[in-house]
Amino acid sequence: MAVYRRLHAAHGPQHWWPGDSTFEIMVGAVLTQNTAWTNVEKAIANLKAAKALSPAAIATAPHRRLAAWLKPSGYFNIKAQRLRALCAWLIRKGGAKRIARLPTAVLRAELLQVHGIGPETADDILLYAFNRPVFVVDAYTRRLFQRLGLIRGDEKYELLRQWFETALVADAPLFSEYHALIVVHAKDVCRKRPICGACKLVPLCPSREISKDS
DNA sequence: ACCCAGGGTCATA
DNA sequence: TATGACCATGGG
Repeated sequence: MAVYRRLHAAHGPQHWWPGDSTFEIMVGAVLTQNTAWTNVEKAIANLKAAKALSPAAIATAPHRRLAAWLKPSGYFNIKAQRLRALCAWLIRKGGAKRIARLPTAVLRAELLQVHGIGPETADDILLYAFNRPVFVVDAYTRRLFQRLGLIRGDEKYELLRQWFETALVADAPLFSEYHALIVVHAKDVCRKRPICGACKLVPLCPSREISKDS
């Protein structure tokens, strides 16, 4: 798609979501819900420092301690609960290695059953932890394509996801790159310039008038 | 002193 | 089905 080429040409390839493990990526996906990634990094660092970045450690840690580790990432009580649910599921299923053999549709359905994992978090995990060709639709994606006049913006998640997946070849590296580029574009351009000089795409600041550039 | 961040759940109508 | 409240820290 033309939008992808412009983003890629302007912002370059992204080595995104560099987790040391599949599990770390899954944890990051939950912790970053409505939260800046810099805060998530601090929480993950706390888990590592406590040697608690494992399903067993998180599943068995007292709530107070787990919440304390997660504190920098915000919503720490909620997220402690969500990580426990995620870990309980992982353990119940026999670990990430076994889960990785499931077909994408089955794995997605399973993830959505886990308390605290919604469509976007599930797709983050499918794409970045399990390398499945799933297109992640986040707030930035909606905003960008809405401002480009290509969608209304209030479509349901599943509709947009299939819209993107139909328009593109099912390729996990491509989807990883695309989603990363959209996020990088948002961070790069917002609050700096009224328009991205490199890719000529509209900025993604939450409250900015739609510029009629495209 | 605001506004915002790589959402999701739950209670209401 | 569709809104709204709520969760909570840290950076700009």
